[in-house]
Amino acid sequence: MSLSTDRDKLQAADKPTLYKQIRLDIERRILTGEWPPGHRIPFEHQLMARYGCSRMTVSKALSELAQADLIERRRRAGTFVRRPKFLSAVLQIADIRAEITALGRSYGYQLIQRSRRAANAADRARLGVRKTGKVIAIACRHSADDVPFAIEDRLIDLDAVPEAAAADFAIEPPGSWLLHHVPWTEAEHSISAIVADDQAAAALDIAIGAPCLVIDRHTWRSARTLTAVRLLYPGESHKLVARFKGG
Amino acid sequence: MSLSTDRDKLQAADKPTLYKQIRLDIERRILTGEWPPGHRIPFEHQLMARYGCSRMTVSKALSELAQADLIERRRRAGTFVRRPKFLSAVLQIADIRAEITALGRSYGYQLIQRSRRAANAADRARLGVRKTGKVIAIACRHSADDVPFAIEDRLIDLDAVPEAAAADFAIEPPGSWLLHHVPWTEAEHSISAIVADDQAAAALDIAIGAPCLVIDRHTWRSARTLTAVRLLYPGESHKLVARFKGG
DNA sequence: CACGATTATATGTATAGACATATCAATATC
DNA sequence: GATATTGATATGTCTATACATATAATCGTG
Repeated sequence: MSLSTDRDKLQAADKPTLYKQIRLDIERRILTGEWPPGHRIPFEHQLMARYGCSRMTVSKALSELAQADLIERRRRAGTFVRRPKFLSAVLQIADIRAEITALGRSYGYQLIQRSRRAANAADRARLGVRKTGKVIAIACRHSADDVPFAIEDRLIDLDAVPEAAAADFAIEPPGSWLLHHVPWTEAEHSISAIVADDQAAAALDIAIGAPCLVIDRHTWRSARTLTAVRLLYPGESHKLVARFKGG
Repeated sequence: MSLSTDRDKLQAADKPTLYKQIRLDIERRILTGEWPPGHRIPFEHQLMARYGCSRMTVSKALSELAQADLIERRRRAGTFVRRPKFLSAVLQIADIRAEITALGRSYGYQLIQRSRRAANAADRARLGVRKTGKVIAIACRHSADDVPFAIEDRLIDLDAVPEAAAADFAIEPPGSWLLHHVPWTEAEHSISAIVADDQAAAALDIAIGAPCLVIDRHTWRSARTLTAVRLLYPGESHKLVARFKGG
């Protein structure tokens, strides 16, 4: 007989490769706040036992997380969840609630507007689809420590994500809901700058004409658009920071 | 007797680990344009022979480059240098000339101002150094297809990079010169948004008060600051685009 | 107690070999 | 000629093992 490990569970679910499963498993724990910044991740030999694999395999998973700056590995001490620097050390984080939680700040959410409609021309252009279908349009606001952090303007393609029709976005932000309920295969971020119009200024509590950082994120599942979202951040108070190792 | 490989040369120079040497070697070839987008990188077994190491080692180097989106690996076909999408698929690219060239557009450069001076308080704060030393301050403009693309405001620490004193930045942009002449170990990018003042507006040919995307890049060689640069892009016409694979 | 030397330990790099998998290309079949 | 079938090949993952290296913790000594 063999000892039961988490490997069986993971393998059963789907079957990307094992090291990716391990990476995603740890990533999930970090992004949900289950393992907060500073938390020590189990030692490699413990992960070997847990997932029933060799040390090289867990090491590969940890190396990728370290390259993405989510964790920090220190010889003899162990591996720790890294405290993100400013807004986000990793652009990959698709969930603002996770970002703010990971920063150790209190998260606040307000749904501003939600509507369901047949896609108009603008919607279709934004989603990159041709035929008319149903969409959900959402406007909401995220705050950190009760200060406006970002406003979100999102479209969800209901034909691609029908289960979104039943979701209640009054309490759970759509980004978090999607991350937990809808698998995606590809995402694209486009970063630009605009100046705040009256609406954005009011929602973010900044002056009209003040600069804003914009992230447009488009998400697909195998060539099929799932959702398109525009995030507006006050441009001077928040920064996207990334650090690289070079030679 | 044993066959001579590049491994000897690499090991002799300095001694980071072998896989990092391989990664940097390939990275350098890509960033300098020696291996342009689309170029096929030698097969893993060829790299094994060239560097005199096992396949796992070259694979580790290639994996990191793939994670950084610099290359693309395709089964049976091989490994290829990736073509950056818009402005930059990889924030790591520290050379605007290479960016514009890779986009297939004609590159233009104008030196606006160059001065050499003892570092004042503002310079020291920007470079993060304490004692007063000599610096070079450069203002210049990059254009693509004869349209202003970005303006650059750079400080170089002459104590850390003495050879910059002799460099002529009238023709070659400082970013390219540094990339080819000065090795670095760490860099940090900070992305934010501001509105154009009169000077920036004039240089970029946009309206005063128009939004601009800002990249502040700080570069070190083993804890020693080399250069600090601020790049200003017209915020609405240009975008930073990054693409991710998910699960 | 202070401080330097020693040891244990967790990560870091590297190896050789094995099998899996995607896909390009040549071949056989309808 | 169009379409399956097959085979070759380069990458993708994983193993078991070995030794290197940084450093936290302990031990000894003055």
